[in-house]
Amino acid sequence: MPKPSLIEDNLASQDCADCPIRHRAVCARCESDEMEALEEVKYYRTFQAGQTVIWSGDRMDFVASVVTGIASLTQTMEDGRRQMVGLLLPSDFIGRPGRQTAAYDVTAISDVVMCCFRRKPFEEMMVRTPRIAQRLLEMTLDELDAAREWMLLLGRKTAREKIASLIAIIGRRDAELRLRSTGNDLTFDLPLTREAMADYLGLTLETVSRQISALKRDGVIILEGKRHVTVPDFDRLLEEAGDDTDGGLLV
Amino acid sequence: MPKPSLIEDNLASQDCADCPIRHRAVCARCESDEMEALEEVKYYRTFQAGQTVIWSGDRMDFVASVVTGIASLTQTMEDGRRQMVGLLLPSDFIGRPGRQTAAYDVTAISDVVMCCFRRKPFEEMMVRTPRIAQRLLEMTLDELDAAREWMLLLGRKTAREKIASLIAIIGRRDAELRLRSTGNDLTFDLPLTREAMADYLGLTLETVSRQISALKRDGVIILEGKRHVTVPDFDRLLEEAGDDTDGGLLV
DNA sequence: TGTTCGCTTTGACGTGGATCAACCCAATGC
DNA sequence: GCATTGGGTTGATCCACGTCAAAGCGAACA
Repeated sequence: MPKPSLIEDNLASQDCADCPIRHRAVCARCESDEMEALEEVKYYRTFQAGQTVIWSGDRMDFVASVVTGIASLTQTMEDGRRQMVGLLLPSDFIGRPGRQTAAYDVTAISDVVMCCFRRKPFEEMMVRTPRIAQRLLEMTLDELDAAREWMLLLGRKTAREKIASLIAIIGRRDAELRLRSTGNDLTFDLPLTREAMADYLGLTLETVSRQISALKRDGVIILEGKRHVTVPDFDRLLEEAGDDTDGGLLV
Repeated sequence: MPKPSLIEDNLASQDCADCPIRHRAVCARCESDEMEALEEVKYYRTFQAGQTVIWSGDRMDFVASVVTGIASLTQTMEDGRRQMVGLLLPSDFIGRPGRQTAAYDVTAISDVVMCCFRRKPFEEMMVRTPRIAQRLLEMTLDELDAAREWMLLLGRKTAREKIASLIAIIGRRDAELRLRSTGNDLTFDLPLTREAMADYLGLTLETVSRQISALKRDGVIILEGKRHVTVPDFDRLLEEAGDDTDGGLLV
């Protein structure tokens, strides 16, 4: 291969300096205009808020990553109890090389743009280009860490701590994406409905609502409308979240 | 490299037919006797039940996999609340290439033998030998799936369902390891104390004890002593666990 | 201006699991 | 034999969160 193909280039490279999304792998703005030629292998799909991307058990012959918007992975029990098991933010990967059916329901929470690769060529490419497997391994390990943090939250935290944790997580991700300096005064939108938060946290939506009201009443957060949050003191929020804050660094 | 080194051979190969542990990567019985020469890179360590393998935050300059025994990954909050976030059974991997401090406490639950590789040479090898990254990716994705199943358990299942799920998981793993046919009558030992089960399930040990008693009273399991379990009807157990059992296959 | 529709909030009440405390039991040591 | 120790069980009580029900509120639309 004299010149790496566009896909390889997109997925193998680490960072993209001139756009707010960290990995070129998933950065739409880094595209050249050779795109159309690759329509067969790489393509974009958009989903509206609330739309289901794929159902658990469905055949899935692509892998993808989120370009913009937010999507969720959820598991559902027969009687309807639901638990979110993954929150897909821009740059997150979805689909598993080597598996052809989806293991979870994937739902667009906001409007979502996804960058998809057909699975077969993607897998072939993985064999040819070792950096991709390594990059994917890195991303998967990050996800595993996040899942384990999440398990602590689900298993041991109180409702109040869960809410505080979620707000902290979203605030942090938001700050990262915007490359804002992590000052002590954050302001951002909650991209989730109360119900989605409940699914995330293993609570009911009523409890979510009550605890948000409580945090507001206690001055931990300031709410404008139902979605817009200002955090006057991030350390205070982390304290409420029960997080280990050895100088702000999570070990 | 004319001949692959022993490490590569051990880690790159897929299955080992003639031993009960699935991956040669971690199978002590597959060793040749060239072992000593590699003492610097690959070595074995044993831990007694209850012994701490490594503390969260400690420097960790090896990666390892479990050969025999059971260990746990746990996270602890400042006030002492504890949540198990990983259960390491034979063939499971521990440590993260590219990270030099442990993110979780690792504790031996039973006596454990680990097969360790010094991190630096291991990482170099990963670059040289693409199959290893691919193999590791596969294993990490499996772990991620397990973590997500676990999240459903922590977030949405009742105490009784949690216990039933745990017994099912252990029973299944046990059956796999022994290559027994998965008949409908399993018998095995619970390798965990009530406290460790509580840490796994996000419960207190009292609740664990009560629910085990309840399952016993209701004939879902039969207990001999405190540890030895017989499951007269595995499907019944799965039902109690709230698991989706479309013909026994988990999607 | 009113009407409907989603989402959210708030209240009243019940309950599953935590907490606190006692006790059991088998293994170990003297 | 007796004491000790560590895991396990069981009971009584409490409270955080789920459940059920009603009402609030902004957006879209007529």
